[in-house]
Amino acid sequence: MTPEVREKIQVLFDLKGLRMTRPRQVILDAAFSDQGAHFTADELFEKAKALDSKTSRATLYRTLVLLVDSGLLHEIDLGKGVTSYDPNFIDSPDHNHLICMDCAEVIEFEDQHMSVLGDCVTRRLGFAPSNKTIQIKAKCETLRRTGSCAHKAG
Amino acid sequence: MTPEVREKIQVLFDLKGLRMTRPRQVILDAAFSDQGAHFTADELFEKAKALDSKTSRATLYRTLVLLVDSGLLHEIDLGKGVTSYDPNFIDSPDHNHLICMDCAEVIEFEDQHMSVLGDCVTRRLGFAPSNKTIQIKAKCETLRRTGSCAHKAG
DNA sequence: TTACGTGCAAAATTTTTGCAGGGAT
DNA sequence: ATCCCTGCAAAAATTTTGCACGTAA
Repeated sequence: MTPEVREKIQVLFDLKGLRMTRPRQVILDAAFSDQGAHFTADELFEKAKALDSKTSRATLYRTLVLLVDSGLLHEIDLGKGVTSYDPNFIDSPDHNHLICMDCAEVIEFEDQHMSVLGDCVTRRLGFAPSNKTIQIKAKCETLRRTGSCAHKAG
Repeated sequence: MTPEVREKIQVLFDLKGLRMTRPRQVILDAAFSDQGAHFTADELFEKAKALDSKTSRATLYRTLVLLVDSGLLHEIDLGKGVTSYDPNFIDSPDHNHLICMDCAEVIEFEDQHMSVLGDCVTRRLGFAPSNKTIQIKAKCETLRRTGSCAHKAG
């Protein structure tokens, strides 16, 4: 966990008068550990259990809501009905996602032109570009070459 | 339903040897009726029930999978854990989405510059831009002005 | 001390599936 | 006649919640 993240969390907890408990600490450690960016609720649960086997799903989901609502975590859609979470916005607020339509491989990228143009479009349509995120779904190389990705049967 | 959509469906059914049954017909009519673009599984279920009260969720979900897999319907993420479907890709294959991070208002738009630049980025990162879709999440005007959207309590 | 937070377990949601019967080709 | 499709109902998967107890500030 970077100092930047640590501070954001501190600010949030101070602001809302939240208590820093062990269950929350464990979940935060799991969510913002630097290994592996995106995760699903269940993946985070596994990570957290590795840190403390007593981790409960109820608390995890409640913490997840807390973090998403306050902007420390972003929900991203990897397709296929999976809700994933992205803990990487604090360090890289301007990053976007390229997601394979088939195998859900995710690549994060930053692109100034894309960001600027996205801002223009967003503004033109009456939206505020703050916290704007851009997702592009396309076909990964494997899909393009072989016609299907690893996890797909046919 | 436009003739274009009708033909795409025909081709799909011919290609895969699918049978055009009444339950499927009803679901297709509901999905590709021109009123109201995006829908969730449940909203589609209501629409279909209005056409034929005997519509079953099982068949609806099975048909949904069919249509998504074959590209006639696209999944889009409106945030907040809702999976929505977009039937508008056949008529406007190059349209993108601007989605409010808070109230999930959706605006479809086309923008050549965005599309071209998106293609470049996609290609640069080793993806194939075919069927690429761009989603931008930002804050709608209500959210920006009042600090919260209609459906949000606080 | 005293709200706030936690965990269990039950409930609620949403989606998938086995199976026997029905229908399209 | 064959094999795909359907509907029911049960199961699965995911997320939320009531309640009594625990605990950080």
